[in-house]
Amino acid sequence: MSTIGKALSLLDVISQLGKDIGLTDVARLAALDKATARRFLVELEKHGFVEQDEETRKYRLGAAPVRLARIRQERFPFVSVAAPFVKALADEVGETVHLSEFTGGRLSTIHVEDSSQAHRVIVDLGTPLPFHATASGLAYLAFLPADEIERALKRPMERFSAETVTEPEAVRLLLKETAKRGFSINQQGFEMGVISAAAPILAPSGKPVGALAVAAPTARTNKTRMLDIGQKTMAAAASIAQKYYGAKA
Amino acid sequence: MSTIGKALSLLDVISQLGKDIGLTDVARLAALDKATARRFLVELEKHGFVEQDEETRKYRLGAAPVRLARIRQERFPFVSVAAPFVKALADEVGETVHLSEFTGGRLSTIHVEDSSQAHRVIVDLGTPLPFHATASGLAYLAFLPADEIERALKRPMERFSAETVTEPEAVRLLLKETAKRGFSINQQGFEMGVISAAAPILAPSGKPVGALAVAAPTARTNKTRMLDIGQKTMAAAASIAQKYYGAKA
DNA sequence: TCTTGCGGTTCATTATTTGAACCTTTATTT
DNA sequence: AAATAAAGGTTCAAATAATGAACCGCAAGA
Repeated sequence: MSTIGKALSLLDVISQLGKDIGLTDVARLAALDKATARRFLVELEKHGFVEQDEETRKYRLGAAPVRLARIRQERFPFVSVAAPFVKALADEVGETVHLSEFTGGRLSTIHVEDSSQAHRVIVDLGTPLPFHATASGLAYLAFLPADEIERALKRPMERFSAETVTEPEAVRLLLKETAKRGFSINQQGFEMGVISAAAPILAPSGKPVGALAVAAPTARTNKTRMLDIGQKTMAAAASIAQKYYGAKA
Repeated sequence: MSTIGKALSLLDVISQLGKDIGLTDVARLAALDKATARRFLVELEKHGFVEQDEETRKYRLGAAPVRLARIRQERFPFVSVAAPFVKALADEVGETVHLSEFTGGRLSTIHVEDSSQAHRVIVDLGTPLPFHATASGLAYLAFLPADEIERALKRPMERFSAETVTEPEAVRLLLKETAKRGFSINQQGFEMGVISAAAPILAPSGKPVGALAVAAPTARTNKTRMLDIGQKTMAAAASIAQKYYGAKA
């Protein structure tokens, strides 16, 4: 891998941590030599992507991405366009709703609207959503061209819970259902006790760019309710796409 | 410079452009060989920091920074804490207000609240604010330790307009005034026809982390009004710091 | 049809990255 | 308070990755 790739992966490691981390630990997590990790961190810090706590000497994500994100959202206001729909859906179904976007080969959560209920599903910002084990991932995959689906299915599938579907053939079946129905349902495949429904956000070309998902505690749902939630999610996803792409023409 | 530094500088070039750019052009702007630029772009794209338009083959800023920015702001909600104060100040003085943060060796605008008036100053997101030629820069510099001020004054000072102050001694004087008064005033030093007042956002340690600035057309202001605006800016900056740092203790 | 300019690629040369070992500082244990 | 451990940070010869002049193929324009 190129130096740049390694440095950006290091940045990913730091970003997915949620708290400050020391040099030795981050080097180990990113599978880099300590000296190498240090050099990378210094470079990243120079550009503001990482910052070091003056007191603890630990490293954390810097402020540079905030500036870049502002610029990006000025031209592609995906989150700000979607936010009201996410909120409306969360209010309507009373569960946690999250929006993800495909970037850098991964599907990542970029916005969350928490359920108002006390017992709710917590979704972390930043953690990548595995394609085979989340409703969002399935919704995204299902609307990809067949060859890209096959390529994705060839990659090893990690097990996240007792219920994770890791057989390519089984995933293929889920994808077929999803494509037919318009939204996906994932039952505790990522985390036990959580059931989700998700629909893709589709560009005018038909290519998926992200997914909208509702995550609910299993205790509060049954098949019928999930199908209803799925329908609503699908409608909201379509509205987001229409608003986002419609306004640009 | 390290490969990483060069790649991040390339990203900077792309971010400050505001529109898509071709390979040859971006290579020239970033002072890189075309082959090198391409390799960097491919790496950056793999991680989502850059994306290539499928149709035009041109490159633009990707969506990865949006994800990172969300994570950063979860822990350090600088913009969201400051936004209401920025808005309030903009409403109060009726001019464009912008908030900047020091990152990666530069002061960059991360939030803007436009004036409601038809004739208003336009502030671009992302363009770095030169320390010697903007009110924000002066406000930031003025509250730095003496040795850091001197280091900053040793760097060459670019001229941006006929009124830009480029003499170290003259800048030193402006900084003294700023430190004494608590806010800076910059008269057309960056752009003709624009006068600004800015106050630093100070961390509890007394170290500046950014600046809050009001930019107004010269046609609409006089010395008295700017002093009044400066006072209000200073008060708003102090409120932001208090809210931001106060809530974390 | 010919030319120009662009995106993209190649491969021998060159310069940078790498990491084991080392030093330094800080925190913990004895 | 001395000893120990553990972390941050640095060095320099060896290893590896980055570099760029020249190249290809394609599309737009003359």
